[in-house]
Amino acid sequence: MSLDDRKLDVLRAIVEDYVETQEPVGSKSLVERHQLGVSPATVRNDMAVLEEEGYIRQPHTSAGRVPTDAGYRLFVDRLSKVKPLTPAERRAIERFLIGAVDLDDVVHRTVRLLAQLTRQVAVVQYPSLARSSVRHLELVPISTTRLMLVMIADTGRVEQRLVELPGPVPADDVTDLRRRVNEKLAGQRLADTPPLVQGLVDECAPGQRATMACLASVLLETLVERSEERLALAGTANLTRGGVLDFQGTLRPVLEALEEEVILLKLIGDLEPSKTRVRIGDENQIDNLRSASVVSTGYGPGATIVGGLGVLGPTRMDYPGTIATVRAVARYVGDLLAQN
Amino acid sequence: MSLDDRKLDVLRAIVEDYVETQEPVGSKSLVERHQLGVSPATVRNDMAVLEEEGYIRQPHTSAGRVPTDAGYRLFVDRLSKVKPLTPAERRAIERFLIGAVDLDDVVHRTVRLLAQLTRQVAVVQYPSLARSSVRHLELVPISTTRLMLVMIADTGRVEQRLVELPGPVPADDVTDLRRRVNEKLAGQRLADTPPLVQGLVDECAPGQRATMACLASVLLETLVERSEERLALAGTANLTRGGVLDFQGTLRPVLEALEEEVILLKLIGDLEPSKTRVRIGDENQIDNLRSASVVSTGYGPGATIVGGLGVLGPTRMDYPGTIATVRAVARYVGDLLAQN
DNA sequence: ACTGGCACTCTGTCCGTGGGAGTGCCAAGA
DNA sequence: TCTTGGCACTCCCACGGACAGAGTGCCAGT
Repeated sequence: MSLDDRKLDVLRAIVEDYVETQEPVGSKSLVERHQLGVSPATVRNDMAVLEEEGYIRQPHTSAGRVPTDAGYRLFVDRLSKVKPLTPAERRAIERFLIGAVDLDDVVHRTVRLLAQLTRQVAVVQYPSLARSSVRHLELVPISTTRLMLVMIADTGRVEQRLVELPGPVPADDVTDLRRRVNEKLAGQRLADTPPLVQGLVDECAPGQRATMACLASVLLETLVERSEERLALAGTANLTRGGVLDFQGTLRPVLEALEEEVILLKLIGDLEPSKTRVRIGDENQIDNLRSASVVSTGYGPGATIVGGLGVLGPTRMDYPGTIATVRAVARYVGDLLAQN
Repeated sequence: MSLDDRKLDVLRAIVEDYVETQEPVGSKSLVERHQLGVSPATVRNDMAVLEEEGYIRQPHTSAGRVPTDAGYRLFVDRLSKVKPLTPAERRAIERFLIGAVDLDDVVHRTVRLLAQLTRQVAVVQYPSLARSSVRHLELVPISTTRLMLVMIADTGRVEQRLVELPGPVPADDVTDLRRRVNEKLAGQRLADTPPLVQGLVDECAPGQRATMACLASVLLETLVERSEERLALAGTANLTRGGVLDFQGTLRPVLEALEEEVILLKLIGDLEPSKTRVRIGDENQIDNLRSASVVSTGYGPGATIVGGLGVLGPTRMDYPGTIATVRAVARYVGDLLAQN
């Protein structure tokens, strides 16, 4: 039990000062800025212990101390209290989200809002198809041998695919196919559809079977299996705040990582509980993002979760504020989705 | 007639060397690297004239010369010949674009492809609604008082809007509305629809008129008037190539500009002829992009143009290569769209 | 257990210097 | 008239030493 309360206070003070000033913090300025009730020398002793335990480090001898990833982790877990949003912020959120005309619009507004409020990079995942149910499937003839398959999900997502048919199909047959596909699939979770789709093909009259098989394969291959996740990103310009001091000199690796959807999904994914998740530095397991932290959470109507959203910034970031904002935005978006 | 052929050769050589080395180029290294057939002193005299005319400048006394925006302009207009793509590049384009499952996919693949080939920031505009025709309008009941209006355009774009109805509408009425809306609007250019939509409302039986009016207002307001342009962006990491030397120190303003859809649309918009457009530095009229150039062109099936695409990089960029790539990609995308 | 004092270390900055690259100009040659 | 070699000049930049400032670790005293 090497860490008594005062040492934790010192750590908290170091994190807070460093986040604010962006400069290694020394014992003297610490006691000046915080009411620790002890002298710099005492603080120095505490610092030595904190360093030994791996919570802070010196960039070089005779410089101040900087929190390590472990230091931030301890700070987030035990030392910080969530900072409530200001009424102004709450109003900003509401105002921003009202007036969205469709899902795309909701997602875009949300991601911009998040970026603006946190002054960091924001990521919003579209409602995941894997967590959606089919609301309606529409078949639109494009030519005699082509159909546009439009799937509308209960989450508001709409996906369309072009289906090449083996041969011409009369309009009546399309109507029939549409009816049968909807009877079978509407209301079903996308993940549960494969056996049902197979059933549809099997039950088909021989004359329509080839057509239905085409439809089925497009449906399964491009919507269910390769169930595509979509993302929106905003606020990359915020990476340049605080000079190039964060991110050890180059934005390069960070910008590269942000271009990889797979990486982003990993970052804001893993949406089990409705808990907000904080990944600090190395914790996010991605080399390019060694000096970045990610705050993410799931969102969805009511208690269900249909997608994730989050924020990425330097490890040196305002965790309490960011966590509060991410949570609040997620809740507002969830409410918005619940209305539809 | 102050510029004879040799002076133009000198300018060309300066641009080529500077683009390659990123360093001010001096008279001595110029004659070494190019067969100009004259001595450094002569080149110096030519340089003095070129500088006086505003095509090159010295960062400071006794440094080499750097092209000005005007210099690049002259280079692009008169001194460079389009660099044909390598077979490898052509193959890369084809391979990349084959297998796209829907319009979103086409656009995303295209923008990544462009970014990768040019090693710069790529922007692709979705086919503009304003230039599209209605292929089909679908009405999907969500609840008794809500419809999802889905518009499928001939360009492949699919837009959906939620319509709040004044009161419950029976399924038969929906079918009827759907039929009448499609009869009237299918095949029409979106820009031509307003009077037709008004006609639809007027012709409506009183019982359905309120519903149709709702539909009409959503259609007009969110699809026609506010005819929304969409964009995809990729390759921002490429901004960091060549150090922070381009973009005078900070990526900040550039990243900020890239977040503004309005700005991006201006950059790659103005799609009159099928000509490739090059905007150099100040020419793009945007303060944040003083040191950036944009190469853009329109694309579309056959000779028609439905949207724009382009590339943004430092003014010091490989214009011939970039122009060739942008053109080639645009043509391939157009062909791809023509197939659908 | 805390504190004041002290010597030590390291960084960042300022400044002066020298080498190098490149220019402009001039007088001579084609 | 255009081109060329020569030459003096300017300016940047990299290098290196000196210095002030900040911060530490340690120790002895309370």
